[in-house]
Amino acid sequence: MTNPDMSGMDRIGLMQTFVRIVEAGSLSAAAAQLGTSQPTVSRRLQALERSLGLELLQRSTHAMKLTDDGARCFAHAKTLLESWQAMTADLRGAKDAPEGHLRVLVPHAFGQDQLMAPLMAYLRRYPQSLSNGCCMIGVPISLLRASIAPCRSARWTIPP
Amino acid sequence: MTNPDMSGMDRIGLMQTFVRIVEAGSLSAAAAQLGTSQPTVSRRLQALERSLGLELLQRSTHAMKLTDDGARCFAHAKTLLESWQAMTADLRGAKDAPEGHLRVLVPHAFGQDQLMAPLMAYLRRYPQSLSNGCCMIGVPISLLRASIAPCRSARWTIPP
DNA sequence: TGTTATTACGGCGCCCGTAAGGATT
DNA sequence: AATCCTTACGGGCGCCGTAATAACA
Repeated sequence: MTNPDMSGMDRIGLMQTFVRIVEAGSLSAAAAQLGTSQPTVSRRLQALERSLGLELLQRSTHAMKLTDDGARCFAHAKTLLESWQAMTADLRGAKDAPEGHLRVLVPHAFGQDQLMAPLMAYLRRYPQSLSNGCCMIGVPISLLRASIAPCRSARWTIPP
Repeated sequence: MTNPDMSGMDRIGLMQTFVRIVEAGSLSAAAAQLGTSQPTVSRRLQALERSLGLELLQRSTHAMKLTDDGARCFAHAKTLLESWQAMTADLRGAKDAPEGHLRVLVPHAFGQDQLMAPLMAYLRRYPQSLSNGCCMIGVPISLLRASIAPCRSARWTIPP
């Protein structure tokens, strides 16, 4: 009952958490997406702010706004995490986990029953898919298309 | 009696250690430069290898050679640490710690008394100067020059 | 024999999850 | 009332330094 492989919390994990917070829009949403608790996310954010010596985002009880420093930090964090993922991707080769976009073409009602289960299984199998950001785009049924591709501001959780 | 600001060992610290090992040429040299013990460096390297799932460098008792994977990892690590330092440099601004080379021109005997104390104070104040590598170059007294600039394979410690 | 890397061991500290508290809508 | 963030509190896991072991020059 610990960490779904962030493999020991650290500065990289802290920034991963920070990015998730910003993209999720709230600490609790980030906690849900990360499969951890709200206090943990709060503490990680505090730790990052403390280690950098500046305030990243001003948070009142029902709002959240990126500081100027926070915005710069976010940009840096994105590039740095990108470097990290490039590194692991190169070192582990493609032998480990699939990579790139996953596009699915399926009727709407079919998707409800037949798509969601394998999709959830897939995301449970490769949770890092979510760290790139993951969303589902609904398209008019005439096109019969559901698309899964990287984007921002998505809120996904993987039910147990 | 713990960590001269690597601020909680983590994946970034692991890679810093790895880079230092490669550049220093041996685990014990890296340990000396990092101001830590040989077992610590050994364990960190093992941890990094374990976390990546591959062997980074083959080490027998009196030799050391980068694996093919290790070479790729080293390159990636350099760029990633560069990104990290760019980030902290940008976020902390120039308000916090000075940056760049520090060159000092003093008579030799003068340096013994008047230079070392402020230098030690300086390094104690900004320990991260050491993480870029730090060495002192002795120059013939006719030139009356002592130089402090980044270089490799230096062994510095900051006495308490 | 001196230098190198690794394992053994006790201890301190960090991080986590649950639970309780405060604030705002 | 409901939701969100923070602090308090034990507990476990990880990392560290010292010391001991093993291999090579």
